[in-house]
Amino acid sequence: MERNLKKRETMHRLHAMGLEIFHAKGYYNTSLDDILKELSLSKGAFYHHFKSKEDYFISIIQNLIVQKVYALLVEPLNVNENPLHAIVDSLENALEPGKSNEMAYGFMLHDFMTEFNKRNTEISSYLKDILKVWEVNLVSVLKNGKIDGHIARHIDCEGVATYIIASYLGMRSLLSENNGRQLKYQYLQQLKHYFNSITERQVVA
Amino acid sequence: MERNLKKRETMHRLHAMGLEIFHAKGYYNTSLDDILKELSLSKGAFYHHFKSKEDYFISIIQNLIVQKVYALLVEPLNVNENPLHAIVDSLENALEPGKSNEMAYGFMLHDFMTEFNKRNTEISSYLKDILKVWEVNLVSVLKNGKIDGHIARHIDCEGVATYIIASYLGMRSLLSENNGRQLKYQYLQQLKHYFNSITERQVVA
DNA sequence: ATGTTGACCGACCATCGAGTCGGTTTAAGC
DNA sequence: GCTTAAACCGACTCGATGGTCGGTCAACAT
Repeated sequence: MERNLKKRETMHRLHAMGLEIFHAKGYYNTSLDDILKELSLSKGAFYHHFKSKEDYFISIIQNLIVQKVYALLVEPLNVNENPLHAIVDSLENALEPGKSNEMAYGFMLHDFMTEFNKRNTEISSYLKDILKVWEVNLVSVLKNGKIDGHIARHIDCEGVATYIIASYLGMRSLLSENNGRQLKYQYLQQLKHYFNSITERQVVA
Repeated sequence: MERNLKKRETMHRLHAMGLEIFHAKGYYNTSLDDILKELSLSKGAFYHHFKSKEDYFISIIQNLIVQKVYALLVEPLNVNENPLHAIVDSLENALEPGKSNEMAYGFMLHDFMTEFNKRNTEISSYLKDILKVWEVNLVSVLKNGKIDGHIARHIDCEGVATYIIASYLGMRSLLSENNGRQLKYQYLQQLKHYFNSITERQVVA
């Protein structure tokens, strides 16, 4: 049984280190040797576990990235009764730098999406699927929010979800190259203005 | 004098074709031979005009990308007296597919920024500078809009500019892989909601 | 006309990185 | 103990690609 343990251990190390370095330097800018050197592993070991660099990355997506997106962006959507508050809270948290295992700005889906866009359609589609999950969940809580009277009735929930996603993705682009603190604050501030504009007005009799 | 003409002609062809192919396939995913074959030019010709691939791309940035950003995003900011309307119009136009010389979704600054981020700091900084110019101009017209009574006084213009840029950049990520028509409409719709929330309310006496 | 130089050619070089493969070590089954 | 095969090693192949260099040709100056 120790054999099985060894395998899991090695694959886990490969996954974790791969995600870290790929995210830090970009997939195409990282050679397998870069990662292997860091782990003191050989080419042979690598190709024993994965059939290619691409297969390896897909494995990372399915084992780590999916989890992170769920944990950071999907599950928190249901912790607050008001969906707009839940969304603000989840984004605020997701934009927090240096969360879980020192990965700056926690969530790297967008970086990879842009890197693979037009270069590797298979990986792109995996990443798009993850984004889609987020979108679907956003739309769902927004619609509930409409029913519960938190969001104005004439609002297009799909449009709102799109807009939230767009601004969040773009924000991450800006964050990766600037003073994050202030940008994050500005972003959340404006997001609240926006949310204010789609909130159901209280008819103060 | 014909010699000079020939040179300008060749460099212009290299610039235009380079931008087109780099944008379509990505800088790192495009080899010089890809471009040279398309133009029936030789390696020798290329290195006669440019000292490296990187130098070549910087030249493209300075000659073409800067122009496009100005034309699409900066100059249109002053055509409408109300800055919020001017911004909506400019973004609507910039997101129009297939404008000027068949370049889908006109504006590619963001694609390049993400590609070079963490890989080539020199090129990144050139691209960031261009974005900065846009930002500065946005802030400027927003502040004028505040003076002219189009925007509520308590609004943070820098924050608004950041938010606009973020949502626009993110939008382009989404557009590059989906049904653009509907997304664009949704985006502009929500942008208007947002703008509505930062507009100076008329005190209807 | 003649020498010079700019524009261009294309074979060649050097490097890098993904993937291969025969070999070695060691846990597990009998 | 002995065999088997999983886990791993690392030298090697091989294609891709950025960049070099000696040479050709035609425009321009004198």
